Amino acid sequence: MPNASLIHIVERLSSAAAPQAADSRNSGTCGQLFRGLSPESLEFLLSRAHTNLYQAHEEIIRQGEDPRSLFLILSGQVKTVRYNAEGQETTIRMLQAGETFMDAIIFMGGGSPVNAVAIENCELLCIPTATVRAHILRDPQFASNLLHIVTNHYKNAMQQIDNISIKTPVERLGYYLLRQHLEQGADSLEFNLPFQKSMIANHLGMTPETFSRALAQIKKSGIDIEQKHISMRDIFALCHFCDPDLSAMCPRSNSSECPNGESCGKGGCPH
Amino acid sequence: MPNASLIHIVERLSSAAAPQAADSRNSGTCGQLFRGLSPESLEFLLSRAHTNLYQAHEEIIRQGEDPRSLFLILSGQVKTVRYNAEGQETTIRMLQAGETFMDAIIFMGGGSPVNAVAIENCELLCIPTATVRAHILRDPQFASNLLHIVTNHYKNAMQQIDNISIKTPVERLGYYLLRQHLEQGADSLEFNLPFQKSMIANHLGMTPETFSRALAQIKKSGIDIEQKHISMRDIFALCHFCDPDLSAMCPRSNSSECPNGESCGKGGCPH
DNA sequence: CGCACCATTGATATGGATCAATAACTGTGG
DNA sequence: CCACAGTTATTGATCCATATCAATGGTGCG
Repeated sequence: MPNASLIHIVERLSSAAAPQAADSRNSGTCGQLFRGLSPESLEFLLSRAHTNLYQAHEEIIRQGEDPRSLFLILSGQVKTVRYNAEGQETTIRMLQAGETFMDAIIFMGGGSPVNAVAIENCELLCIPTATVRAHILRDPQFASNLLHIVTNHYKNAMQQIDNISIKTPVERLGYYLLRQHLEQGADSLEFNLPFQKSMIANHLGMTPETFSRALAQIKKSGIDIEQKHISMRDIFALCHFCDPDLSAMCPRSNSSECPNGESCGKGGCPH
Repeated sequence: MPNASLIHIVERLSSAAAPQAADSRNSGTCGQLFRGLSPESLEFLLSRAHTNLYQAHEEIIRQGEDPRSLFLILSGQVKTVRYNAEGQETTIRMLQAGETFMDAIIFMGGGSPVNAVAIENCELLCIPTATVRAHILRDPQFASNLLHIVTNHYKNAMQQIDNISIKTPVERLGYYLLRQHLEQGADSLEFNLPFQKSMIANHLGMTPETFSRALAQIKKSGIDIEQKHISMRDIFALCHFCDPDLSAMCPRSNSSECPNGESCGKGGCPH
């Protein structure tokens, strides 16, 4: 009964995406995946999809395996990581309800370059690889949506690359915090770390110890950190970690309030 | 005269992609961009495209600018880099004839997150942004091609991330060399560094000094390096830098010759 | 209440950046 | 063809940042 499951799932999508953000939040990528699709197109996808439950720490897909599906997180958290020969891991992405993964990997050919692991118990919507691959040739809008999603992953990966290669740990952390601040509602002075600190540390290319020291460093400049709860003394406390990419997300970037002025948004020319 | 320019350009594409690789080389991405397109579709794209010359060191597009076109390199070399506030640069990609760039960035929305700079004098085919964006909605095959291209950029970016965050400089260099070896003809004992050493060093997230010392290190294990020319004493000299991603490119990875055996291709599970 | 697990803090060691000097190479003009 | 300047690569010496090792403290769960 495709129609029943369709309604069922779409309902859950909306409710999954909404709670985190009545404000200016990006509302995940689920909107992006289905945006502008005709009812028939959506029905085609959803009638071939199914949902699945995973336990905390369960491997959803392993490095090297062929990707079975494109996944959309209905509830819970997931991370994608890469392991090297010695078993050290690099966290590529950390995901929450409303976000998709394996969306890019489906088109890479060959086995998955990452492991996907459930951080906590979660429920996933699974759209089979073959369905997705076939559907982009039938519905250009769907192809366009995927292109935007993948393209944004790539952009984030580029940011991750230069964060790791030219920024100090404190700068990387500040950048991450600012980003969270902007994503979780740029008008509030408070926000939360959505993941475990050690996991964020790995994502930012540093050890938990270094992460902790970086936090201590940042506390000195008007930011209170208590467990996962962050509160800034003033709304500009994190502004000197801004860069052109983040300023595009900031409601104050073009106003005269912005302490970085032109230099923030337009930087990049070394001459 | 769209038809004349079409033939003209397609001819140059073939000749640009061919010389580097009579062998097993990937033949760039130009094949990917136009693969499987109908003559009408190709004509549509090319009739709206034009070519442009750039001088060495000229900035083709700046960080923050709106991307005007998708570019295909007809001749010469190009790099894409990001600058941080202090003017330090991170090299994201280094490109040769036959490869495309700004292909992903066109779909990101907002200004370009990278600078593109001509490494040497070069000639580029430019397909206007609007043309590309419109065309993916008209030709699903074109959209699919772009999806594959962007997706591969993303995969490379992920490799770059864990190279930088968990490998030593020697390992990063070894990995890069092995990749060049496989791309430039996996059966030859010789290959060349396609770019300046200092540029490769930056791409690999290290200083030129460290790069140089890493080269010296690698010389000790049966690899001769003279300027840009590399020759390996035996075909397996670089094998211990292999990983699942590279083994997929290696003609010997599944044979019993492979010194890494199963461990190379299947690695990744820490348990 | 006690056991894991995670975060923090301190002490130490080390790898790669930085600074500095030299050498090799590239191209240019006499 | 050689001399020169400018660039790129190599090699050496030093220093500092961050990983590592180690111990403690806090939190949540059974």
